[in-house]
Amino acid sequence: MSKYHFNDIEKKWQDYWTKNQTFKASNQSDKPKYYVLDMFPYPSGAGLHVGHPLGYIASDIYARYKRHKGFNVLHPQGYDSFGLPAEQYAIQTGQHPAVTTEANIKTYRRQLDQIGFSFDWSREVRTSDPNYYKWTQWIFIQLFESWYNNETNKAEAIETLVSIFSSEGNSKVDAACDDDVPSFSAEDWNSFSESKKQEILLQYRLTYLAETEVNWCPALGTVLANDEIVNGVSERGSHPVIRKKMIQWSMRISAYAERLLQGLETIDWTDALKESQRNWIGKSVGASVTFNVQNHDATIEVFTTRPDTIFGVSFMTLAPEHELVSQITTTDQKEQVEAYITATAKRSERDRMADVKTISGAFTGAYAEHPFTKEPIPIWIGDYVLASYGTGAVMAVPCGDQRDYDFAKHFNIAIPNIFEGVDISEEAFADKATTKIANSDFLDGMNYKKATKRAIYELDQIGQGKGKTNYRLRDAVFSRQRYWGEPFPVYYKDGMPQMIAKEHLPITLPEVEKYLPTEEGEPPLGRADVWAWDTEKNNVVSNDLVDHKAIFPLELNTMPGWAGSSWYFFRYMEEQANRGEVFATEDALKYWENVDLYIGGAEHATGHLLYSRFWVKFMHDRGFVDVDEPFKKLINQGMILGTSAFVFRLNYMFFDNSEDDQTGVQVIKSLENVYLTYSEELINIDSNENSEYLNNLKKRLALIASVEDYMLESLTIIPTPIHADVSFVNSSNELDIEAFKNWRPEFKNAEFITEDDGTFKVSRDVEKMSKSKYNVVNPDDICEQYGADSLRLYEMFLGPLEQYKPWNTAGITGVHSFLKKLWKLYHQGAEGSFMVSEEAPTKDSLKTLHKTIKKVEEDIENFSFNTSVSTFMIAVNELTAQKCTSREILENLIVLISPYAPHIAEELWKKLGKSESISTAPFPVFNESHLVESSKEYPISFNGKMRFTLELPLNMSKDDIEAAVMAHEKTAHYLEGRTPKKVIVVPGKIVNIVG
RNA sequence: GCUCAAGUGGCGGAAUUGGUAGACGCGCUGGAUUCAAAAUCCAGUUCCUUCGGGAGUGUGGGUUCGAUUCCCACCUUGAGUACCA
Repeated sequence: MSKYHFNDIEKKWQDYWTKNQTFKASNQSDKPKYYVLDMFPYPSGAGLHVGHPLGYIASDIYARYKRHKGFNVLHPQGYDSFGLPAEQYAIQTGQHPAVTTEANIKTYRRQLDQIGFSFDWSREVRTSDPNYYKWTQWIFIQLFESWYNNETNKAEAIETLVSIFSSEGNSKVDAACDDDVPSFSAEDWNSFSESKKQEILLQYRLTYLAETEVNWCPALGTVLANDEIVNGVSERGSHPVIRKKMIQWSMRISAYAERLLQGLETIDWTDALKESQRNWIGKSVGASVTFNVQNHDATIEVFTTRPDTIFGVSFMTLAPEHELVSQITTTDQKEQVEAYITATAKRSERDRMADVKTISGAFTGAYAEHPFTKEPIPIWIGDYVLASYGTGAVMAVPCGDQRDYDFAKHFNIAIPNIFEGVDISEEAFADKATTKIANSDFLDGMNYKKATKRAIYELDQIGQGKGKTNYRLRDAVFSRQRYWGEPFPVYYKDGMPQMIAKEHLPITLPEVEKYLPTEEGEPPLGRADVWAWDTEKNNVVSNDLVDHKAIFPLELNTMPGWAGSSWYFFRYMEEQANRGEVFATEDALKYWENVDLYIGGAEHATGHLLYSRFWVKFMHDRGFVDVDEPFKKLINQGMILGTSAFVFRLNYMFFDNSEDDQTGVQVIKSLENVYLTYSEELINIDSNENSEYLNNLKKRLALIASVEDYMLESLTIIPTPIHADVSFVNSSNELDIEAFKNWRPEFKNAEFITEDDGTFKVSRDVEKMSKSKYNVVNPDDICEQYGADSLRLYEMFLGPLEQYKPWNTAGITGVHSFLKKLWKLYHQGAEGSFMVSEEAPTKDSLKTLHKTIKKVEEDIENFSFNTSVSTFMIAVNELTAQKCTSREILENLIVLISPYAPHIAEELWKKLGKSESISTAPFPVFNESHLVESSKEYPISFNGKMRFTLELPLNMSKDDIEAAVMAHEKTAHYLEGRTPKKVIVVPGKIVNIVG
């Protein structure tokens, strides 16, 4: 074989890897461990496009590199196979999601295999596999059986809480729990009925049932996310949406807010990502202050980050939804307040957010009392205060907060100044670092820090406030009204949830005849006939039996998508054979610890990556795992974008005055079958301007379409871009007109106004790769045409891993011809036969090799895979020019390249006479001495104007170089008696002399 | 608005702590080879130029002998977030 037949080579080695289980990881090894993980894919029906494997290629390079470096590498892959698209497809077609998911996984696997990844498939996981979700259900039960002890700062078994309650009640318990837990003594507890006890415990459990508000769309019979609502109606079908309260499972992630924040310090993630998690957690330190309402029993609790400004309070604002509003509003103000509440309720959340500028509110007529001065403070309501954050009420300090300031100005409320020497006539003064408090009784003259401390102390003294830390992070709703997700291991007895014992898991999804919600608005599982729990036989039985005494209804909701993905990285640690009785054995968990390198998209910054950290911390607390962070290092790969092609359909508009000369009627028409070749003029077309382009266009239009003269006169041309499939377009942006015509029936009789030479140009734009934009490039085609190694190299070569970059298939010829050159380098014998020599390598070749080792090693460690591809190209060009055939060089070189282009590397490795797979070969060791010569040339420049080159021995000290520079003949000549002010010497770089 | 990231040829992008800006690849131009094409190889390719040079890393300043790199202000783009008290 003298030519590079990539298809044969790739097939051969992929088969070899599968047959020999080359990448199967072992849980027993003397080598250090390294765990490289990709975010597992959702197997969608569309299959992979060239953008998907980007991160997998990067992690594969790193995994292969680590193997060369002597690590025992775990590099698994699996599928996040529960999800909405399969369910929606099932609703449309009636096909069971399990069937479509299985088919999609097959496609994914075939596509992934073809790219030559070194995945250990023996450890594959699928979240929709009952043997997997058994453990998702088990973790849910563990969360249910746990509470969060703020004193020990960890989750503990619920039994410990029960024993505290029965011995001393709940007054001393510092737990993360619901706000409205009543206090009780030990006697109270022991006298409570079982169901009362369960009710109370539910308020402490880490997963609990609670009434949550959701966006309910009655017409669709489903709950919608905020993004799915546009202008108060559903995005799909424009049906009305209402706020509805539903009993749903929630996860008490808020208990972990502080630890999730602290944990960020211990992991190697990008600052941007950590920052967005910090924002999401949203910690703010301040105080809660209680205001008494005058002539009323009620008190209003507020949270403030500026207790030091307490004497600047001139009014309070409640959210319109605040529960006290109806109680405290006076009869006089009632009408106005109610009108305001109705008006805000009508506005969708989007509307409310969209116009921040408009200030609105209403006075309730009630007054609160200042905790220190006892002065009356008017209580207002305003929609700038959000019911969902803090307590839904604020103490307004207009001189220190711009929103309060604007509100006060608008409604003519006093703005007392409590800052020393600050002008607040134009705007609020929010800078807490630079001023002192004034007009504030005991706080006068203090800075922010001191005043805050003192204010909290004084508030505590009078029992009207204390220091408090507030988090934005809310508990996560864990119920979904869907079919294709994990069922809960929960049944209901007397309205209280009961967990099904571990031995009886998994509770598998029941069959339903339709995947839609029921007519009564129950989730799809409400359609199942066999969906009740028999507590005696411990199995799932028919619903009809529910009235029997030991048979109870099962939970109808399913778990959200993030349930299964919050712990899957532990599952890979265990080999398939040992997964029966445990989610992973203790030994496996101890050995692999956590993920050393995790690669995936940035869109999971605050979802998956926060929830997994939460579950891992919980599992750590309860002793199920040792580690308390899942991912040590994380890299977000950027997206590969598609280059869409647009043809311009001609729409036009004219005044139809054919019947009545007096009043023209404006008519917009689309000439569906007329398309215009793209040009600058077309985009910037101005139909009022009498341009040559326009006239020409009108003329040509008249030839092919039925455009009357009167139309031409007032014609306004509106070019409308529509997507054309990118496969119809060549690299010069010319459309294959015939292919386009045959694409879809409506284009069959299309007319084209072409360039003069008969070509038809499209315009191009970079967009997300997507089926609907017809800009998808399939990796199968690339592999067939150029090979998987070319695809791998090219994806890396495109640019930095973390960056968004457009795909352009034309550019792949660069890396492809590099591979051909590489092949040739090993085939310099007669007629291109394979050849290596046992001769000692030349100095130049050694230099090339070691330069490459150094660069590639650095690049991989820094994840700059793009530049190492360039380095390989340079190396191969240099070695080819040197006619290098030395075995020593060629053996080392191919090991360097093998993480990037594994197939060709295996083939050449075999030709070099090796029997073992190249993946076990040690990474070449860099030796600096090959880079160094006996002397080196240093360029010298004077003020950047003149440059000389000076040849100097190596390893000279800075002073020696400086002396040599001064002694240099040309330098001396240039300086001619002038004394240099400064000589700047940078060994190996440039020497500057300032004369 | 806030937070973060980024602005370099026709294009994707290099330039490790400030030290010859434009590596490498695509594209383009010319040449070799070929009946021809593909493939391959060689040379050139930031811009302007009166061929001496001159300008140049979003814009305007600053620090420095020297700035793509550091500092200040501004502009643009992308991402996240959204009245967070």
